[in-house]
Amino acid sequence: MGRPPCCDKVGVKKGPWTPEEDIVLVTYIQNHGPGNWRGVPSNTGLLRCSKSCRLRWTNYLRPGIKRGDFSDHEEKMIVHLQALLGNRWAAIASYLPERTDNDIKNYWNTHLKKKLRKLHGQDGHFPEGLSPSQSTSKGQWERRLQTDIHTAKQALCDALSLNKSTNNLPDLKPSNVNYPVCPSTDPAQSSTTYASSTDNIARLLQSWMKSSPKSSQTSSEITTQNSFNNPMGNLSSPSEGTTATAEGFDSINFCFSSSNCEEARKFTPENTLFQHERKPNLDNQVPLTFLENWLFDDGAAQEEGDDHLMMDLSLGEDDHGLF
DNA sequence: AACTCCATCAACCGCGCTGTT
DNA sequence: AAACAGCGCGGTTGATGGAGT
Repeated sequence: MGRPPCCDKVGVKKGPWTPEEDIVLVTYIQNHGPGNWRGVPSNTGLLRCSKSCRLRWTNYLRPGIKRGDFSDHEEKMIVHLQALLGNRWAAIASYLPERTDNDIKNYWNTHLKKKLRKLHGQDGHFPEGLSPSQSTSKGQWERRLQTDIHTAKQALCDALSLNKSTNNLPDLKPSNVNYPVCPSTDPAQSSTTYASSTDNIARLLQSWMKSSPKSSQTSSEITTQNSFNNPMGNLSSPSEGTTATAEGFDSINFCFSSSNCEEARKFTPENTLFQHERKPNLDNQVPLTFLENWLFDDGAAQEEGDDHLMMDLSLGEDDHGLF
């Protein structure tokens, strides 16, 4: 007696999302907030299962997501955190502002794994302290424990810094990856919410139009006077002169027009309702050592009780040539 | 130019956890 | 306490585009 499927397979659409679907989803979340995914397909008419909707939102449409090239800094962080936490991508993602766990996971599998393998031998063996060998010396429960400590630490930091929310210190804690966004009843908030999401939609529209001009004409009529030559991941606001005239695009058409795009730009994620969802932007400002110290702090605390537990958390000498 | 191989990444699948009834 | 529903996570797959032959 197996678990019933999360959604009946009949009539459920699979495969890549179209801009129309994205817009429907974003519009819905704008009005109702993320959550209650079960009800999203029925309430929006999307022929997608709830999981697909959630995934699409969290990995792609959610405001504040950075896509594209990973910086050296981010690479180091990933390698480091992977060694520390193992393949707990969600936990790793909580330390990397604006990156999704899926993105990090993909990047690890396609780039970093190879890079490390190259450095540490063709057999794919990693040195002590670097994953995947870490799993042999450090159990899953131990890594979980570490993350729990992080969480506790975060809670403590939160509690202690409630009155210092405006300070300039980097937020050296795992960002909250939950999306405690309440349904907005404030029209002003709604508009800002929307604007923050349209950056993502604009980006995907660009890549979509580049990659599949045929489908863009069959399902909708999208015109643009701009050259959409931005590579995916190169964040840009909706381009001037861009219009989306498909049914369903109408509701957000204002945001793709030139005048409103300026407005949209004002709605930085920090100003939006979705700011809760946005990971703190610390990748640019926070020196790695700062964060490392914080990480090691945890490690050191645990090491007191277990010497081999936190064996080699710093990047090995070999890794210095990695980046 | 045509074909094959490979790399990348968005999306899917299945399982486990947690909250609710 | 048990059953159920919903969500989150990690592993895997498949479509796509680019590089190589």
